[in-house]
Amino acid sequence: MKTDGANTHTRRALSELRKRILSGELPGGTRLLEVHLAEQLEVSRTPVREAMSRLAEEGLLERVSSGGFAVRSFTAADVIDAIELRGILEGTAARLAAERGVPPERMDAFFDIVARLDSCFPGAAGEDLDFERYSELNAEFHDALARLPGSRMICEEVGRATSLPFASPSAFLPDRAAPDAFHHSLQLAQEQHRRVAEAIHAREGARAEALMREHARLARQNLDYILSQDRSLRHQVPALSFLVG
Amino acid sequence: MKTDGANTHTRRALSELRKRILSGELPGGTRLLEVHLAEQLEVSRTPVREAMSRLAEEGLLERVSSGGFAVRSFTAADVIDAIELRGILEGTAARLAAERGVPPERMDAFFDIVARLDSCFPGAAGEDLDFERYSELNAEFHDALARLPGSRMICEEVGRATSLPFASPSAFLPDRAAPDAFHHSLQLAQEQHRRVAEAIHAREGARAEALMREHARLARQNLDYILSQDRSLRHQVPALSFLVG
DNA sequence: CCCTAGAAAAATGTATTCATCGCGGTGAGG
DNA sequence: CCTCACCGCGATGAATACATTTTTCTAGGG
Repeated sequence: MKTDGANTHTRRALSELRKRILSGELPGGTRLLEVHLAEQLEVSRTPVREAMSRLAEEGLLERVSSGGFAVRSFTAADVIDAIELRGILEGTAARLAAERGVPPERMDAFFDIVARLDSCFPGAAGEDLDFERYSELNAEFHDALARLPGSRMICEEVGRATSLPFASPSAFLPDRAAPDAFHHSLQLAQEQHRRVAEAIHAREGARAEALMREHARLARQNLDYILSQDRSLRHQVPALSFLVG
Repeated sequence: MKTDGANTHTRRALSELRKRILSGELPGGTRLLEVHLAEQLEVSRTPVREAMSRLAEEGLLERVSSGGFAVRSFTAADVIDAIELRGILEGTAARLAAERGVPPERMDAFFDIVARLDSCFPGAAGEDLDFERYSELNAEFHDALARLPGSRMICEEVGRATSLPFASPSAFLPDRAAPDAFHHSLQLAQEQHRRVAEAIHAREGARAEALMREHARLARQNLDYILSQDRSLRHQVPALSFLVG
């Protein structure tokens, strides 16, 4: 059978399954049956198996003891702990970068990301805030931070901690529907970005670590807000739509 | 074809491959060829694939971009960072347990492990130190600590950080060949065990965290000692025999 | 009425075969 | 002599048939 375009059957199955899990179409706890999925996706069991195996690596599926896979289910407490863990690990990345030192070029590149983030905010002219660009640069900032210590183990560990959708640094950017809190929250976040970069540059490890831990708390704050609202709201947030409860 | 005994072919392939990787028989960077391994293990490619997939989850293999797997290679710096990460995460487990509180029964059980560790040391009667038992209880202590906060995410993250052989809490227990340093090192470790339990009980989160971070440094100290010795020594240490360099 | 043992159904585990992709060697042309 | 295209080999990707295990349903006995 021909593999359509650049994508193998495994890749198609992978993204299709991921989509169904994240959308909540496959709720937590659902046992995934190879035959059934193979029929639905119109491929054989082999690529389905391969895709499920990779989703288990991602943390979206769990292996069932008797064989096969089930959709992992996450509670609100799991989301909170995942955010806490991200703060811990990004804090560690920041501290190690400070303690071990960062080559000037890489430090410059890091400051540059902060500067570009600054430029997303409205200036005296009163333009709009460029939310799309902020979001992208925010992801870039967190990615660059993980690489700053120049350690493969750190980078991978931070990567894993941020791989689940609700643990991603961009998961709970503040809600644009509430302009005031929204703007304030983003400015606070950016202030923390700047201070972390400064702290790393000044080799202030403990400060850099504490700042990144607190930075993650912003995500938790936004999460708490969303959870306190009507349940319908949390189904509009992609990272939460597949939560149990 | 019949599956021999209680083990499936996948399981056999899994442990056989793991053995070959850890023993250094398959050095880091080696590309694993399905056909070749299937012949050697006298099974078909299917269970070999499955086994490789699981070893990738364990972190012993990495997926090659063009498809297939290669043995992951670790440098001394990777080992150091892995130990550091274990300290960070176990420290977090200790801090969270302290901050969130631990039910009395579980706290009692935790103290009991510490007490049993105490009983491994020679008393006034001057018996021998029970190294085997200490080693087992040490593993039990670290496992129990990871569960203390009652958080699945924390427990799993600590589990991953300790899953690589050289990151395990039992990886670099001091060398029995050097009795003095050996005994001193173990007593210091046990003192830290005791203090961590106390700190958690007293809800002293920061202290508990700092103690566990320092506790992991004992492993690094023993690692440094081993690495400073003749190269032949590090091939006697199972957790290091498959390192590059 | 419940519990258990056994058989049937359905799921995963495994082998085999074919298809497709990537890479390296080789030869012709510039 | 260098470059590029093509071919062939060897690898993984995928499909399918078969084996084994797990689960479930049912019938029988306590």
